[in-house]
Amino acid sequence: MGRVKLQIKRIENNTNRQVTFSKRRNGLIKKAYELSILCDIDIALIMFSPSGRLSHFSGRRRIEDVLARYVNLPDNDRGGVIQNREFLIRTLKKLKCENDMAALANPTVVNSNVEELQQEIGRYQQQLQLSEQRLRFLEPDPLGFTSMSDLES
Amino acid sequence: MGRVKLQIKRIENNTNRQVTFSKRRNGLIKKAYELSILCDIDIALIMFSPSGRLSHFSGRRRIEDVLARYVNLPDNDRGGVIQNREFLIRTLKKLKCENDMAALANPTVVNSNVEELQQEIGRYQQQLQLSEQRLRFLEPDPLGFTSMSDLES
DNA sequence: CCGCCTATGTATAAATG
DNA sequence: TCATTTATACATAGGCG
Repeated sequence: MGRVKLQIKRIENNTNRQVTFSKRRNGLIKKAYELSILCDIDIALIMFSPSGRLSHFSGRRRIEDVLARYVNLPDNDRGGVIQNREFLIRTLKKLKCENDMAALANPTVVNSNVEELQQEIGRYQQQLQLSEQRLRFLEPDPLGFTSMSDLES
Repeated sequence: MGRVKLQIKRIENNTNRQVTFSKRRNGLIKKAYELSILCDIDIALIMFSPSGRLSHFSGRRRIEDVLARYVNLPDNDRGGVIQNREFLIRTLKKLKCENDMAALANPTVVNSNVEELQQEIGRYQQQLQLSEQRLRFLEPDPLGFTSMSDLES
């Protein structure tokens, strides 16, 4: 969102990183609040700012109660990395159509841990979105009905 | 967002509430992921669906580690006393230990996750190559306009 | 349940004050 | 710095299969 499309990678400029954190943290907390009300659920959100300060949110229950509910789950329900993996796979499957050449210039696919793969997938996602736009420009539908709304994700 | 402006109050229809949860949960996790990368921070997000099932996300660090960082804060930094703090700390230590031992004793679990992700990315790269051919055909590139950086600015 | 579509509302990157 | 504005990207409600 915003004037330009932002690549999902670390913002190197310290000021910009802090500014972006403040804005997005508020957005994230608002979303978490809305979800907790709309769907009437327990939620806990913990963040440490770039400077190390804590931000957190929880809905109807105290955050420590939600954490306790989490740690009290049977191990197989909690599932460790499994759920993150499923989210990543879901995201990957959604990105099924088009691509961009620049990704080919970056053949680093031998990452050996999930976190690096996660970042890798994030970059692929950005590249795919750009590529989808390009291909839609280059391959307009036969009836010329391509509009701005078609270009949005 | 969407066709109609939604009041922030509990969705009474069970089906709609579950559908909205699924959609917004994915959006929230995506935002949390982006924030963790862009701002290079620790983040932990725990949700229980309307039916009581767990969803969670954490960025570069395991969720247990982020929770441990949280419960280890001095009380005044956290903004209140956690009543069952000792219990949480004990349980988190147990969790961490179990996870570490499980990873050591059974690396196949993690490795299979990584391999599945790498397979996804491999298929994805094949699509990239096909896409590259399409783009070369459609876009003769007389001005060297094929790099990602050209499109991002 | 799951994914897709599209109109519409929302979040936010940069610019500006 | 920090609030406000603006243009743009993104998320999602409702509908369909």
